[in-house]
Amino acid sequence: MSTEPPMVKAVLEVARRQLGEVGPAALSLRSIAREVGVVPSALYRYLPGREAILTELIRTGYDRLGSAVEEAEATIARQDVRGRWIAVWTATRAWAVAHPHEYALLYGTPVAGYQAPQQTIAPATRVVLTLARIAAAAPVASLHGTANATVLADAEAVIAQLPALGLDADRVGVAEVLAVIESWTLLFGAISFELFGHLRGSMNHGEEYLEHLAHATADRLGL
Amino acid sequence: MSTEPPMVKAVLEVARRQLGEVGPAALSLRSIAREVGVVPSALYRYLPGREAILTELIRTGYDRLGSAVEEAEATIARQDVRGRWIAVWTATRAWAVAHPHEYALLYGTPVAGYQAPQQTIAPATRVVLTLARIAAAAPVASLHGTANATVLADAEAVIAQLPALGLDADRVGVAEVLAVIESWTLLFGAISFELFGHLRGSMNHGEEYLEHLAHATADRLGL
DNA sequence: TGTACATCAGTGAACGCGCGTTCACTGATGTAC
DNA sequence: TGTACATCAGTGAACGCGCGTTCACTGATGTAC
Repeated sequence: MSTEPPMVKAVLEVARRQLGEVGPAALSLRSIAREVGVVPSALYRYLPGREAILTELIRTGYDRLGSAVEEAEATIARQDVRGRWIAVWTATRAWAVAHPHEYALLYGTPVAGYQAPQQTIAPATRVVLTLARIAAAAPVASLHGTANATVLADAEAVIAQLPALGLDADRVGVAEVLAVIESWTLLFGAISFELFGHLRGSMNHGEEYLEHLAHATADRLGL
Repeated sequence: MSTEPPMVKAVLEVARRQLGEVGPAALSLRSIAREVGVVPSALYRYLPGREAILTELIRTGYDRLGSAVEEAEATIARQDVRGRWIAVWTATRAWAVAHPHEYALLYGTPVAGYQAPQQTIAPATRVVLTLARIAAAAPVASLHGTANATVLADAEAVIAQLPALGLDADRVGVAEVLAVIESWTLLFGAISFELFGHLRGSMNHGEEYLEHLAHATADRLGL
């Protein structure tokens, strides 16, 4: 990413543009080459094949979403914890609505036969980590959890990972972790439901509905 | 569905089987014909084309999921409202895990250029209606909602539709509707997150995590 | 300042593939008289 | 019981298409002496 040759940059830009028109499955190396103005085989000088293009689109996609969300969150006054929480929800949906195919690439059906490589994992956690950071900054609410042992163990394991991710875990308990992950799941569940058409006929106003959910979860977390 | 010619049934069976192997985008009419043991053009006697096969798979998919969930829910004693709620959650996930590609066809990225036809709408509501029926059967909990006006209006519109769907709406208020739709969104959000790999590294035990969410939402609804 | 050579970006043709859909047809099965 | 005809399921060839990837190549640019 840092020092990509201009040709690679151009290819990825065009690929992302075309992704916005046709969806991941139909994204074709030949069509990208055509728009870049080059013969298909020329791309092999810069990328090992079609799959590498998808990998790069996924990685940079998570990063673009993560940046958009972090930037939106950063504009809210630090002490306005609830406002920051709402901002993450709103910004995530706004990015998804603005880039529906890119969103689908990240959070829709995985591309067939495609296994997410290691390098895409870290960028993929940026949104949930932002949520976690906000929850951790809030005055401790007395969350009552009734999780089963397996879930508790998973939550404990998550807490153990937090310091390595740059998050102070002192004030974080399993109840907080579970609440944040549940909120995160609901956030992307609601966006996917809206974008994929499942709320048509019930919650027809996606933006307002997502705001409602943001407030409802903030209430529950005591933000 | 009721009186389909055997050839159509065979085609759909094979199509569903192949869907389980390759995913919706790669599902091919030629390959279906091959397995059915017939030349590709023969299928045109029974179906107008590839798109019609997808439509049928979607419609019957919603029905298969709906039936599985309703059957599981029906085995629980009527007065065990919480048990029925949990059963819906568990059965939905079980079906999704058992038929991941079919699930992805219904709840993953919509097939490119494919518009869900009218006939798929009713079957698609079976799971959420089951949830709604359970919530409506429960003793009224005092849910406190703080939704904005637009969301309230959408919720009211949903309530107005309920009688036509065979659901007694007398005891149902906006707070209940919003709670059910939120639960429904969370249910499918969690399943999609699990199946599409987003919970890897945090909630590694999908079954237990989903049970936890089922209980958490049941708590919130006062079931 | 000029020549010989190496590097390297991009070309062009070809590979083998599978796809959805069309169309005129064959040949078996069923019906009418 | 036998013949003439209609129905209909499925065939086979062809259409035009775009795909990912390979490979030997050209021709411009840069480097060394």
